[in-house]
Amino acid sequence: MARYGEKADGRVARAQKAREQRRTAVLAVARRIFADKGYHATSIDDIIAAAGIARGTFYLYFESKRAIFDELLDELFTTLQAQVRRIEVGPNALPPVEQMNATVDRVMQTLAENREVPRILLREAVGIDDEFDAKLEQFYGRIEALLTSAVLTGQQMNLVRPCDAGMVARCILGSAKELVHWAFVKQEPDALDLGHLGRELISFTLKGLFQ
Amino acid sequence: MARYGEKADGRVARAQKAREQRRTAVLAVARRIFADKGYHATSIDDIIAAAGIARGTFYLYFESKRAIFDELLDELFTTLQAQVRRIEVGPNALPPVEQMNATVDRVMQTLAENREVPRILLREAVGIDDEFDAKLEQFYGRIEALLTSAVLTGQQMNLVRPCDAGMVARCILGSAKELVHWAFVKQEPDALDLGHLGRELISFTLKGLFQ
Amino acid sequence: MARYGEKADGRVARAQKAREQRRTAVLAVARRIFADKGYHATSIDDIIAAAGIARGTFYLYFESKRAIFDELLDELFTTLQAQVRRIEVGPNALPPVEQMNATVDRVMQTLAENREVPRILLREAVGIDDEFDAKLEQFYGRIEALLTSAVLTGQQMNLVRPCDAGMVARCILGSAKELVHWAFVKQEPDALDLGHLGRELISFTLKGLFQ
Amino acid sequence: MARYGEKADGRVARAQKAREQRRTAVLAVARRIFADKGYHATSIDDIIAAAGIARGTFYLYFESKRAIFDELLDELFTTLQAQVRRIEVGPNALPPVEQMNATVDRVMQTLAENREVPRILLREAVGIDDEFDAKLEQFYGRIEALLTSAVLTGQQMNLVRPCDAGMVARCILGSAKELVHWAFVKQEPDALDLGHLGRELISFTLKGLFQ
DNA sequence: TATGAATGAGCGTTCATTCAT
DNA sequence: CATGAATGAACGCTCATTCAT
Repeated sequence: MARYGEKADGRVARAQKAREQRRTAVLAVARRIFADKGYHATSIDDIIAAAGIARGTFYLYFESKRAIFDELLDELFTTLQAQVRRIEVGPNALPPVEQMNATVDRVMQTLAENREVPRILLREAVGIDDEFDAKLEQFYGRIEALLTSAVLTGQQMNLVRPCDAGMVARCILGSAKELVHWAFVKQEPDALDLGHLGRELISFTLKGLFQ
Repeated sequence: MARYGEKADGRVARAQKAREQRRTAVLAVARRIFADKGYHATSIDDIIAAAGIARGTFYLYFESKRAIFDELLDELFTTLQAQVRRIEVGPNALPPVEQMNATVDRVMQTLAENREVPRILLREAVGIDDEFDAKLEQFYGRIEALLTSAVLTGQQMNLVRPCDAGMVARCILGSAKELVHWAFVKQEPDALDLGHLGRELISFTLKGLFQ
Repeated sequence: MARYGEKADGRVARAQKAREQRRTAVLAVARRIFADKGYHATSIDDIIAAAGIARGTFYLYFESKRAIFDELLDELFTTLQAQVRRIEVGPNALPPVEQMNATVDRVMQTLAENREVPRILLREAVGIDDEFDAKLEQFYGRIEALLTSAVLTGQQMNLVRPCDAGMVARCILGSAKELVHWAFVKQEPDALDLGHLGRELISFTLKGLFQ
Repeated sequence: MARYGEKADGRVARAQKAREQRRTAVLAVARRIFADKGYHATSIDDIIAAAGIARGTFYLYFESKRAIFDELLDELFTTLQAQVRRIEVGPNALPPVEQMNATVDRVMQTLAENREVPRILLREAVGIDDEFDAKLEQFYGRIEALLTSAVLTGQQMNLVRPCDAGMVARCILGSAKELVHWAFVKQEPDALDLGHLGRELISFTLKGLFQ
């Protein structure tokens, strides 16, 4: 009896796993196509053809075209945000600049490994509708808030000059977005010196243009 | 005969002018609606209803929905770019920083007077299709090039620290875009201190974070 | 100038009329098909193919499949109800039984000339959804109310025996519906003695079974 | 061998019984849902969810959605028809009117106990397709035939006035259907005086409107 | 026998574009 | 030149049925 139950559980678990795998596979296909063509130009047909599934099967895994894109966005947000760490201050903490360096490197690495991410976040997800735009702004808003608090901390430590922390946070975020856009959306993937890019971003952020 | 010809010419010219006026009126209406709802959510119906013209008339003036948006974009590019001046150097030129200040003020003023411009450029025109995206990037590319040459000039004058001029130009452009987005797309139009915003942008650009 | 205006008005009026004609034609086609196959089994494709119009043209005239059926129903209700007259009492009025006779004859005549009407009202419009059902019951409810008031009047005139007027009204309505269903839905159109049918309905209604 | 066979038979019989029980359970569930939402609005999903069985299991017991509804209809027909008795004439028989009374009471009682029956028969099963409609008409046709023969018998006994027996049978059937529809489909179940309703139906049927 | 993932035909609707008047 | 009725390709989505496990 116990065995039977175990067996049944095993079957259920295996089915669950297979389901999860298929979902993930469809998501991956959809991510690629959405990154390639954008939300509106991607049809359910495109996705199911590329995923090799039937029309109905798609709706077995996702509620709607909107829903799969939404899920995709959330996934990208999570992936990216996991690479960003709040800057620690304290006796045992690394120097702030090194922490910045590490975060920038991690983010760049992640983007380099998931080239669809910047394309979707900076291009294909923009301007779809008010709800998606709100979602994007929420995401960027979280990063902006992190940056703002870092700037404020820096001011308290007398490292950062007096300035409007929010404005400056937006400038940093904007600089990063523009560089990422240039590096991963405009540029071909080859011959990208991400280290150089990160260093330039940080120098500019810290020192600006002046000598 | 000559008289007749003159008369005809006059008639033609008058017709031409009327045609031009109508075109412009439709363009203005379309700009407002595209800014409001975005490219995909705007239908030809929306435009002709707001413009008070018939469906067929629209196609008399514009080849397609794409075409009118394209023309609109070009117009926005022209409007904006007219506010940006190459920084002059020379004995009679104003100090570079003052020139930057002036350009930033002019651009902000223009955007404030044409609130649809930033909304379209930063949101509604993004990710429509590859061709539009290329067009946008061309525009931003021109600004980037201006900035790059300004940075190089600054370096020659020993005002600007050694850095990758292109990267830094992208950072400046990104900072500006992000602030504009914050100020004109996210924010409500009231109570916007554009002077403060411009000064923060320039300080950050010149001095970065550090004391 | 006046002529020109007249001309333009004439054109508009002509267009309006053409539009009305086409609408009516599509409605007629739809009525036939709905009567034949019922609401659910009728597709927009069926209608546009039979009407010889394009898919989009259909939606130029009708908001949706539901809407055209709804309009059709209203039309049937109006047509039928126009044949039913409240029984008049007074010195100059015809005898009530003759008035009943006249109404029954008019209704039967109308149904005979519009064979789709009973089929739709008694079969194809039943059970589609709650909203349509409510509409149908409203229609029958109006007739029921008319009958109830006629029965009450008859009681006041001492022509009708004491009874629950509402219940009896329902019986009369049910009798009529069943005969109509038999005559126009089950039966082939030929060899239908509508006079006989009407007379039997009225005798039964007035006298019941007993000698 | 015989023993073994018996055992096997027992197992088979038990299985058969279990199968029968499950079928019946699913049918009961389906009856409820069909009565509630109608044929088209009821999905296989609704049924299996309510029955707690898997999708495939449903098709193990029933060939199709049509088939289960068909079976349901047959069941309702059988249930109802069992309550209707041919009116007996003879020295030992009860008076015809009492027999009518008894049948009417039995039918009303059955309907009151199975509220889905009238709802399905009068609403949800109407107009689905030609085959179902034919089936319904066959059922009503049998009742109509019974009534017709009762009327003819009444005429032979000189109880019933001369009339077209078939037409009058239809009137009686229609009256009954309309009252049942009013009582069990339109009305809320509470406060329904079925005795009154039956008496009014019979009085009307026998005496009509006149004093 | 029981399961439920997979299927795909079919549906109602939209909307940019055309063209006869 | 101006009109607006007509077009039809394309879309997202549903759901009864099948079949490998």
